[in-house]
Amino acid sequence: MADLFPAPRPLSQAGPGEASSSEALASRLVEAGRQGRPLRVKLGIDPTGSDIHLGHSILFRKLRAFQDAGHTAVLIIGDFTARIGDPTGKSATRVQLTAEVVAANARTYLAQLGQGQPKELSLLDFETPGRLEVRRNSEWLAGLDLPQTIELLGISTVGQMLAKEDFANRYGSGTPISLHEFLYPLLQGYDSVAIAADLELGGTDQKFNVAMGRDLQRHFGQRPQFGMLLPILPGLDGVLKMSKSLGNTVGLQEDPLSMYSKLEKVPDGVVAEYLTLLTDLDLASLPENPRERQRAMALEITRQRHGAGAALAAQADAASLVGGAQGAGAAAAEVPVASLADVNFPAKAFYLLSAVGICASSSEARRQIQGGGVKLDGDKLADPNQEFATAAELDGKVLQLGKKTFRRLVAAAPAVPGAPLQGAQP
RNA sequence: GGGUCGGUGCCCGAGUGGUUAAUGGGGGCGGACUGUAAAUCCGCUGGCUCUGCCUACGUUGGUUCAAAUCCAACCCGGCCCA
Repeated sequence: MADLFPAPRPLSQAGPGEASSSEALASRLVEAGRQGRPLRVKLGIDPTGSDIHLGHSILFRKLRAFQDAGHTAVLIIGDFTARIGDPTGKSATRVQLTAEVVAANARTYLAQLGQGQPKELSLLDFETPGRLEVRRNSEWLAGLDLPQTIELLGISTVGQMLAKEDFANRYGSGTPISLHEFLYPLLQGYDSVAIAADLELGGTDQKFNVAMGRDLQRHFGQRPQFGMLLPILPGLDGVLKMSKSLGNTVGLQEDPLSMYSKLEKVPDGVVAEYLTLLTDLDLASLPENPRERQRAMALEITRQRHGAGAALAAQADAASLVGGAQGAGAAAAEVPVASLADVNFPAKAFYLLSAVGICASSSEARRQIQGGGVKLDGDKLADPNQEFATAAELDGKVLQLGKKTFRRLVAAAPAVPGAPLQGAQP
């Protein structure tokens, strides 16, 4: 049982309501075992974006551990709450999403978690009967009427809401807070009531929300859930938390090369955290050299998602990409093709770059050429006004921007129009 | 509803009548360098087949030879009062 909780952060002094402690959790586990009743472990996720990233996977790994121990994971797709937006960690009101967008996101989430795959390969166990319930909170939230909503609102106070750090900061700094944002903690707390949760998993930033769930359960005559708050994964920058909106994420569904090369360059300071939170590797058994540690970490995490073969291939590709940047080597076949069909000749160099889509605008192209960042078949282009008379003289040549961006020019229309580059921006 | 302050480029934030797409920071892109696509240093950062021409400082009008800068109305937000 100890293995289940390598780093539990039990809810303590959680504002309103009593605290839960790890002893109390342990006793409830024992009690559940005696009764032969699995615990209902809640994890809520709002389908606000289309990607699940490594930061989320800490929670899912823990949820999976509960499944493997015989408990019931209750995964709540916050299709209703997503439309409000969790104010946690936000400095501004979220844009409200439409029902269609939320529904589409929800579908991709389940696929990313491994729905339909054997449990050995998936993040959650979708196979074993009784180990997983997937619920959408619109089931019970969409039908709330005004009297019920008012009852919910009566359970908390403005003071309690403003005690929440994010609200306090925004209120203090004069950033607007819409009233509906106060509803978010209450609604997601009501989820705990609706599914009769014994335990809720969340990041440490979810303390307020988890505590709110306890209050609501008590109000509705249920035994309050325990909160297990797990560490927040730092993002690729090594400072801020991993978050889609900060652009410092690694998505679970990213291709092996992209995943490996992002992980390989995280700051040394967070490598140990990644190893601890995302892998089962033993820190002591790893090499001392920080560079090798990074590589081992990147390899292992890539392996978890894509298998050992793909991970090793990604490692090799990453090395060759950095090393021989000429494109003539290993990655030559992967260079995206750009058609010259829509380019009007004669074409000046800066116009060519924008017409082919390698630069966002012709002005940017001009600057890049002047900055010395553009090469044609390995030769640096010096003059943005250099003119090319016909498509034929460019056919088959490779245009390069910086170290990472390549386009093979083709006179005829290509079969695949400009696929995004490896390492391109999200 | 009243009073008051404010809305500037991807983001934050200077600028309060006049050479110039508009200080600075962040982010991004490029260059050099390196154990890494890290760190550091340097350059660039509105658009246009561009030696010039467009479009820009919440919106729409107005004053002026000239406005992001002055005036009016409107929209949006903060604070105080109700």
